[in-house]
Amino acid sequence: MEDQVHLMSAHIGLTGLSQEDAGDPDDIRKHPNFGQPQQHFGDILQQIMAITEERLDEAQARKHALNYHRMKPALFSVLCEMKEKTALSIRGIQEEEPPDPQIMRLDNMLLAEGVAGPERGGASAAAAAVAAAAGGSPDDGNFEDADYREKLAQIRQIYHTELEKYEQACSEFTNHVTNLLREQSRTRPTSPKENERLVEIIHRKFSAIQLQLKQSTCEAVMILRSRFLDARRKRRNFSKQAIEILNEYFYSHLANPYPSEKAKEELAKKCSITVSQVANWFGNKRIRYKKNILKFQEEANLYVMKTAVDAASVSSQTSQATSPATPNSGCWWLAGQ
DNA sequence: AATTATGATTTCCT
DNA sequence: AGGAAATCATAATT
Repeated sequence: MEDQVHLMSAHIGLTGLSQEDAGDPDDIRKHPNFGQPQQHFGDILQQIMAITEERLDEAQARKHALNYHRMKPALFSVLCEMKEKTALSIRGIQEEEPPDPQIMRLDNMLLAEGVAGPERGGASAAAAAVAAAAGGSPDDGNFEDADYREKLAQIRQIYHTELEKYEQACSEFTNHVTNLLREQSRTRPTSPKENERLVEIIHRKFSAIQLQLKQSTCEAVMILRSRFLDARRKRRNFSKQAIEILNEYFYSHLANPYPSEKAKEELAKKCSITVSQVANWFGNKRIRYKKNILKFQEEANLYVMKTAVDAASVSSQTSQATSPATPNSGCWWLAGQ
């Protein structure tokens, strides 16, 4: 019995410490309660702060754990299977749509105008523009044409830089999405079809943006065209001087008023007009001269006189081709009458 | 306003 | 291709 009491007391004694602590009515005063909550909140705050940093690691750890779970491969394959099935139904919905006819139209137009596609005489146009800007050389008389080409080149440049920008952004974005998808493919099944679809969606979005660029470019070209081409269409008479030169050549070569390409170039240069204008002039002149020679007799005599005087002043012999007053044997103006 | 002159364009031919 | 012829569109003239 005694032993038992001892044992018990001993046992009690073991727990006595806690009993004493809790039992002491002064305990509350000995450990002031005011300090306790402060420390507590501090801990909580710290924990909260820590969460923001720990979560990622935790998540990574959880992900890692999942990835290496022994059931993972099996479950993953099941997932893949399910995905295949749903993808099949999705695949059925999307079909190959023909390229937007509107875009096609715009593309064709831009191509036709030389805005898109390879540099169509772009270098020469730029050179002409530069030459015109440099000193307005009387070389090429058609300033309007040069101006037009310069403006067109400008539009073309803007168009190309913008297009390039868009393309770059598009490929960048596509790359990004592809990378993202690849990243995701580690935790969820992704099919190449899915990637394809996403890329296609991206391209569609970007081409919608490009459509606007193309539209505005087309508009600009149209405006330029209506401004310049129509202005060019308005006929301007050649200068008196030019007419002099042309007539001189015509009547001094009345026997064969067909200037060679070289001669045309020279005349164009002298008259400050284009070669094709020279060709036009000669075409018109020939047909109109032969339509009624009588009407042009006066003019013919005038220029024959003029060249004769010139020839006389230059050299003594005047018995050259500068004698068209006497109809030649060729008689080009009797050709198709 | 009507007519003519003239540069450009179109069509056809070779 | 390059020219003839017809035609168009506008400048110049009357």
